[in-house]
Amino acid sequence: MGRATRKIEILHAASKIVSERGIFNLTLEATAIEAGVSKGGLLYHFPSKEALVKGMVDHLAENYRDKIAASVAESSKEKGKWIKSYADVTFNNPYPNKEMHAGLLAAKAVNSDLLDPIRNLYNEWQTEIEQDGIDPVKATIIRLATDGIWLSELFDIHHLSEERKEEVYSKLKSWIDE
Amino acid sequence: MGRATRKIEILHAASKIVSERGIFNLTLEATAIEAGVSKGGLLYHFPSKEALVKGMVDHLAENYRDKIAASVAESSKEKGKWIKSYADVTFNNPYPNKEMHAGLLAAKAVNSDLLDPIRNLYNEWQTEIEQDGIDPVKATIIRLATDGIWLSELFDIHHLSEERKEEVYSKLKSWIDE
DNA sequence: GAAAAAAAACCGTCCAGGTAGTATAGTGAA
DNA sequence: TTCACTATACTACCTGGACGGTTTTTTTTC
Repeated sequence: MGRATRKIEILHAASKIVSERGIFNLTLEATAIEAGVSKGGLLYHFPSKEALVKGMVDHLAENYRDKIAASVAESSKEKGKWIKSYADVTFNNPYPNKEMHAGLLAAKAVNSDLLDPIRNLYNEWQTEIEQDGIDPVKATIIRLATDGIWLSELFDIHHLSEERKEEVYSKLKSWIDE
Repeated sequence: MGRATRKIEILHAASKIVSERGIFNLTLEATAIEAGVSKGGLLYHFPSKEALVKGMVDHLAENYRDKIAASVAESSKEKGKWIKSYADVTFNNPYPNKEMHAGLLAAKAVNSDLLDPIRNLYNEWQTEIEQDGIDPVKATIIRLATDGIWLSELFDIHHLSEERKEEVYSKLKSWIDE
């Protein structure tokens, strides 16, 4: 195992526990076991539980930022690059979203301040989205609708049928180009 | 204090703790103190922590259902009653939303199955919204956008300016009537 | 390039503090 | 008499974090 890898394995283990067993089962020992590391080893990398959760959030914020940035860079659009990328990445990536959910829930439970990197992300994106060549109100609505899908996945509240989801996705995309 | 009142006071106290101090501080003792009840008294009404959280969710689901139903009943619209009511209630009621946030987070942390009443609510609403006389895809997008506002409030992720929020709200409403 | 030293990456146990839930004895009101 | 509590004590358990090692890797020295 490479150097940086171990820390990230631990973060994945922590996310997995939150996703599958809930926040109350995110204990240092459980995380250590899930990651195949001793408790002491875990505490070497993350000297406290808060540090562990901070690690989760920082890591996923970085990932998410990269993903969106890559999508923007790839885009050949003139208008609506950012909102298009935001919608694409969020609609079509169930897996990283799971880690996102785990990170958010953990941070909210442990210490809301840990969410700051996410807040920064959203502030950046909202700025870009509003200056992206399309009506900012419409762009904001597209973002909000995308976030709405997210909310229902986070709590497993209401799953739209794949078909309806696709229709929603298409309609939102059509608004970007009209 | 009347009979039913005490239970509800306890539920409010629990929500308050979750909102202000986070899930990890929702202990039986803290809830009892916040509600001005002894621990024994609390356990008389809710024999376990899970029962307490179940109480929170059930109570808020009932409340939310009533609120939406009342708004629908009041409405003189022919088309889009449900989506209009859903958007109105959710946009304009910061306070019950706080209880909703607390209940959802607590249930998600303690036992996801406790969210079932909320799932039922959303299933009902989605059915009504899709049969409410306006394009179901558009109606769904309005619901999702409303939920998006919700998500950002839940995590304090990104607060739209009041102005932009108002513009979004107006545009969503205009879509209902067009 | 081998040995020695130092730093990094761990291991595993212990403990103080906190928590859910039980138990129990009693109180006042309807 | 029952309901809706109060007040307190107690248990059994779990958890974060401290701590003192040990092993592995890297760097330095000869």
